[in-house]
Amino acid sequence: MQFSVRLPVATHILLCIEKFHGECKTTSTFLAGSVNVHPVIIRKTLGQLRAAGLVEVAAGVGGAKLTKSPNDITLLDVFRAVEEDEDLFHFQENPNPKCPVGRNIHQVLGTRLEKIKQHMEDELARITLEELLNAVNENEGG
Amino acid sequence: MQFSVRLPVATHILLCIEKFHGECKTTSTFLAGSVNVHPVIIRKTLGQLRAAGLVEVAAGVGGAKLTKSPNDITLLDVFRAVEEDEDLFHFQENPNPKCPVGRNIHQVLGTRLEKIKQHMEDELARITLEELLNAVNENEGG
DNA sequence: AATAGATGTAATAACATATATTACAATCGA
DNA sequence: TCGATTGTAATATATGTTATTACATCTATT
Repeated sequence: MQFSVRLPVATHILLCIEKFHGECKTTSTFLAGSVNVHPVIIRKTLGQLRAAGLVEVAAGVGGAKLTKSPNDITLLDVFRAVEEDEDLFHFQENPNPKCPVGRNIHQVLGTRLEKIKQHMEDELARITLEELLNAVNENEGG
Repeated sequence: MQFSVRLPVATHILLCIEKFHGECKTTSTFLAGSVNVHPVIIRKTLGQLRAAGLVEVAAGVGGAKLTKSPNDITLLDVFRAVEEDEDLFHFQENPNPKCPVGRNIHQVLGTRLEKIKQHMEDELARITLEELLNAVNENEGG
């Protein structure tokens, strides 16, 4: 089990939008060429990022740009833009209420797993787009 | 996206095995009645827990028991028993190597996400079966 | 040794989710 | 108006999860 490709793809998109800002128009086809997915996937993802207030997309003429500084966009913003807000683990729906374990498992295990998800989100919140962009630029010898 | 029901189900199974130890034989049918899944799911999960060295299952006569103290079994043990060891997030296979973002995204984002998974596992490792069993017993007024 | 109750495992079905792709109406600058 | 683009629906394909049936195998007990 692993999370879908959506967070990495959305992050890739945002990094490209910023990296190529001013240089070329970041259309869905252009972005699809870098990420290597179908342009429609890019457009859907851009739609989610737009709904989350992270980007503006120019209808008709095309191209996208960030609505905030890369320093103000975190991986948690991206995560929430493209993933449902749900428990980290799926729980069995109807454990037996006549069993002492069955009637307590969800509360006992669930609260602990919720904390772990919370911590995961805290860590995502500490990684900014700017940090990632700097890391890319450093790898490029910049 | 969320992890499958397997960790919660496997944990439920282990808790029942320990809770009912000495009281009754914890067969796949008995456990299925508490968890509320098909007995074959229980047998498959017990097979994974057995392969991980966490339980012994009596062939023929039936019933399962823990091979270690509940204090020595952590949620990380259970997690590893029932989930593949893979990245937390799925990465797009072939980003464009001609793009500065495409040729660096996996390394830059991947290393950071790996750390997050590592921390998640560290937290799972801190939760023991004993802690969960105590919490269940406390909820029962015990 | 025969039996009854269990396990281990394969095969299949039903369902959900993810990704790719086609199609096309709507949008907007030139 | 034209051409490039977006937004979105519809569909297809693949994969993963859970439920279920079936059955060979195992073992304590009679």
